[in-house]
Amino acid sequence: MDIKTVCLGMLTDGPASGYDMKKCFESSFGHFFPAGYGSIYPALATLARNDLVEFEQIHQEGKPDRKVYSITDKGREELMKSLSNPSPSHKIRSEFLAMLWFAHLMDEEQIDAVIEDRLRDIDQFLELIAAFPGNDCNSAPKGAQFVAGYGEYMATAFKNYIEKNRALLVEDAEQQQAVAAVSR
Amino acid sequence: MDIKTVCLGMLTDGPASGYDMKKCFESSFGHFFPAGYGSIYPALATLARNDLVEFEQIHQEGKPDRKVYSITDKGREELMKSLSNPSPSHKIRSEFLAMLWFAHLMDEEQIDAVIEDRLRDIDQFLELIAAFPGNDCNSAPKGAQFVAGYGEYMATAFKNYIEKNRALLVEDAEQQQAVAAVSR
DNA sequence: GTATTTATATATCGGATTGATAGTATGCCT
DNA sequence: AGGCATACTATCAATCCGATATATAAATAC
Repeated sequence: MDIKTVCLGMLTDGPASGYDMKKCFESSFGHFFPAGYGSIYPALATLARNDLVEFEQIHQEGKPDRKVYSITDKGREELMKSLSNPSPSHKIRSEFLAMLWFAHLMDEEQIDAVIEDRLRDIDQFLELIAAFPGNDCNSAPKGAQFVAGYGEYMATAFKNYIEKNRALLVEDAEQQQAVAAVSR
Repeated sequence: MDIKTVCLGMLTDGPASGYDMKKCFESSFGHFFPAGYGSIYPALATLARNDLVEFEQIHQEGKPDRKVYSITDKGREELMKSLSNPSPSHKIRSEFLAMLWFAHLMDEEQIDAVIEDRLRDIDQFLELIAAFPGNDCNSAPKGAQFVAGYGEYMATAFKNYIEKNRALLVEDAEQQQAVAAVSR
């Protein structure tokens, strides 16, 4: 289930260009599986080299040519093989959590700034998801609903956790500052 | 807040070798910020080249030499600069969610296998976290508590979400199979 | 009425990360 | 005796990410 596989999956919905696919990523599960041009174009090139997709070059006046990719039978086979992997990964890489691990080295303002920034980010994400159902590259709604539901549920949980436990970090900073003041 | 910074942060707890640090990653926030030898050793080499850490080579009989790294004053400065970044990232990369986005292309058994695998993974993670407080590289508990608490809270939420919503995916697969049977 | 941003579309490059592998030595289990 | 775990270092190929380059048209801002 790497980017190549996801591209194959997207193409089961119909032909698309690399540009289209980037947009599709952004409007669907891009938050859980990000992919930029630097990943998509090389992936499509490799897929084409292996005959898992084919493309048609369409000339447009005033705009660059489009390369519209379609999945081949060989590609469909490969996709099915990938979808039968029973242990897909689920990874988090959080500078946020790594940073707060060292909260004792930070002062209260820094901690607050980081927390507020994260809360803003979560709210923004929740807004995006709220606008979700009227989304296009979503002809197969059940899986998409499950994933979008996950996003909403987990983002809300994240928010709750932060709001309930942020005091823990800041009180600690206050205590440390108090201790520092006494020992001066 | 890249791996270099995290290494600097770990060294504020005292000198350590690359091997120690890998273990520390595993027993602390490695699940939220993974790092293998292929990241740690080059990071330490770069830090040493820039005088942010220094190391002492300790010969051991019967074992390979240890390189014990310590943070320098310049390194502490650099660390403080990094900790004042108010927008640390928080990213998810989930083959699991990407795969289930395409649940309509999978059959019931495949979906079940994937879900069961994830649930097992989450339980395993929860066990790890339960055994957490008696952990060593944790001299500054408040941030660590916050992060561990996050892990437990979010893993439990993830489990709840899956258990409440998995029916959505499988019912769909059953319906599709029923439809396919009728149209045959 | 010009300037900037946004949208359409391709593609590449340096740097970072991952996962696997290699090498070397002790000790423990069966 | 063979295999595996632990302790320690380190590197390599494959991949991935973010930024950037290039080019044009349309929309929006000032």
